[in-house]
Amino acid sequence: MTSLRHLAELAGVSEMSVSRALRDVPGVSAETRARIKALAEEYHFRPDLRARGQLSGNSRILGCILPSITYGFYARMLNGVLRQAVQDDYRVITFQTYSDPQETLAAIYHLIDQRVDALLLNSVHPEPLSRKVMAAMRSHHMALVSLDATPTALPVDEVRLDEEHLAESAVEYLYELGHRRIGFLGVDRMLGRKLRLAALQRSFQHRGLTTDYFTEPTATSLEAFHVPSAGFKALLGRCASAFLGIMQSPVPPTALIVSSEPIIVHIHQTALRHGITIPQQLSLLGYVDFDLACILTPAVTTVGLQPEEIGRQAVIQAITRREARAKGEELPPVLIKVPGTIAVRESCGPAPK
Amino acid sequence: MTSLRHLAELAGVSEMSVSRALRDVPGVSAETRARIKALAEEYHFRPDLRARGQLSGNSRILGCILPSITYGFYARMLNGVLRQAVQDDYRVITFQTYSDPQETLAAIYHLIDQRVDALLLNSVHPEPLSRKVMAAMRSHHMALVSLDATPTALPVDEVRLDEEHLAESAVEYLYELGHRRIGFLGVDRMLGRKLRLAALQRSFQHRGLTTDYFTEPTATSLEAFHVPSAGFKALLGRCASAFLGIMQSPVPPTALIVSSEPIIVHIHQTALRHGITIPQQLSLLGYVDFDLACILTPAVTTVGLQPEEIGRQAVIQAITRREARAKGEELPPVLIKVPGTIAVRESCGPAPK
DNA sequence: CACCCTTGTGCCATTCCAAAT
DNA sequence: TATTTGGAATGGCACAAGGGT
Repeated sequence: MTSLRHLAELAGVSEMSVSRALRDVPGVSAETRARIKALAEEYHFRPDLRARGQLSGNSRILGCILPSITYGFYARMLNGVLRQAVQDDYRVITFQTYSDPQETLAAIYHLIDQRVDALLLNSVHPEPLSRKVMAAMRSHHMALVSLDATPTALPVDEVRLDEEHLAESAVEYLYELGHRRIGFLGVDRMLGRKLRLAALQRSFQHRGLTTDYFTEPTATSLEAFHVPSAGFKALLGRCASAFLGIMQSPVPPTALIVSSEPIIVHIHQTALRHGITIPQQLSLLGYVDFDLACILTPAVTTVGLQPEEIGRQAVIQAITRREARAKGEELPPVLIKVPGTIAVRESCGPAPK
Repeated sequence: MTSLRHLAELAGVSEMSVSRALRDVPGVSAETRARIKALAEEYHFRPDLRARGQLSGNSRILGCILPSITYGFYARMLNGVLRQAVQDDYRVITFQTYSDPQETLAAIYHLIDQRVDALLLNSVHPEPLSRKVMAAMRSHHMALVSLDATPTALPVDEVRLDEEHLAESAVEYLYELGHRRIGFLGVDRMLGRKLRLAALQRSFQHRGLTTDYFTEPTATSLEAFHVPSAGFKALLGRCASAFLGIMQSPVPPTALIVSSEPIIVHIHQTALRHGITIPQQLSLLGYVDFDLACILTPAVTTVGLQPEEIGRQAVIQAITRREARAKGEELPPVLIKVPGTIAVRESCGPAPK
């Protein structure tokens, strides 16, 4: 209700004077300024960022589209986004898409309509972001950063894990512990799966390790990625079966790399239930870091990256890109690979003889 | 870049006609409309919601302030908020405060400056929201909903757990299973702790049960609520000690109610490590629902509410309040108690003889 | 010539009212 | 008279000029 105009009338000066007084820019006498400030305080005046944004051309809002914020990995990614955004004085509008391309599209248009300065996009579905939407975003000067290997029709700034480094760290760590039969348990529908698999295979092969213990249960539908769903439970069941299958083979692996939070937890618990001791009998290595890793007993060693870092870097890149464009500079798309670090806990040990 | 004005020039008509054509309101010839729509499509025109909002007085944005979005409970709450908001065509700006009153205040002013229609506030710190901020919000027609017992200087709409119902469900469930010595493990700094404790005590007392097995380890600082922090680990250690202390008493409880996600997981794992069998020797009842409850082995029975429901109800109430105010109606503050339901899994069984 | 302050203009879309066909 | 179309004012703010002392 209280606007510049209103305040100006109360103070008996023009809107401009009020504006200047409150922004602490010169051009108002100290006395007038004090009077205006007192009035602003009294009437709880706050400048309208929307109006300001219309003039400046920036809303100082970022859009962030994620598959699901209750999934630990994405929650932490969003955490990184939020922290960095606050630090740089940006607000964040978040959307969940549940991996639905329709939802993604709707969310993007909502964000365009709000004139957000940039969009951080993490969409799990394999359909790349269409040229048309990208053109729409571009024509509204919206920067786009692809998170975690989200496919796009045209090249854009991208922040993702350093899969090569991740694979090397993981395999090297287990190799040094003496492991020669190492398994990998992933999910076939995972985004960035090809990248990850290729990196792992390379790391295995140049050490002469077999990839026979790789297994990827099928996620029958995207529903399988909602943690409390029936499809998810079925997926877990399939993972447990695959796991037990490998462990009951004549020459079972001595170490296993597992790539997704809830699956790690489930395998961890399944192993314990079936009397497979960790790490004596089997070294379990989480291929992503997660909060509960240190709470489980034995605590799970991970080579995960901090997902926060992806979010943080993405915000920085988005802002950089946006500001460069405002100056008319157009640099080629950037690929930022976030390295992972090993968090040694209790679930990996030397290979049994 | 492409605005109504721009489009109007291109089409050789007035801004008005463009506005009407695109909103599908009558007053434009079919031919003109088609021409304008084609142009809008071609130039990726999208109306600016900020400008629209200035006129209508609503931004169709909600603010949501939470302690931490990586904490499962709040993540799920935000999930509920986001789902309901999307359904009602609202966007959500989220802030994390890490329970810091300063951050909360800053976030609120940011949200006022964005002219969000309503604020959903969940702040863990015990200092109530000051009258001054509340007045500022009010003077900007911003609705406020307090989530989960967040204290405020003046009464406002509030959505929180139905602690009385929750306590009754939990105690009744265990009582029916034959348990007479039931423990409770909480954290002393928790918000809404008084409410919860009182409700539990009442449920215990009218069944003649002792509350001797209640214990509340101290969270030395708010840092203890960040899951991966050192303070948090120390808190976990204190919980485990308290737990083992109770279990080693001459007459240990046969059932234990535990009230926070990571602590439940830790107690679950600690019990297993110390050879305390669940549910044979000890029935473990989670006092909050969480995603991993079904993944742990044995799976954890919970009486938790779905935190999503708090978020969902809060959005509905916020919008209701906002719309009522727009009509000049001012109803007294509402208290919505969200009931919890028992999710029976494997961690509770009949009391041992 | 400083300094204070006001006027006019623009951003983007909408509502209400007037004018053309 | 009905239908289409245009103008002016609105909302909230800020920037570029210009009028006063």
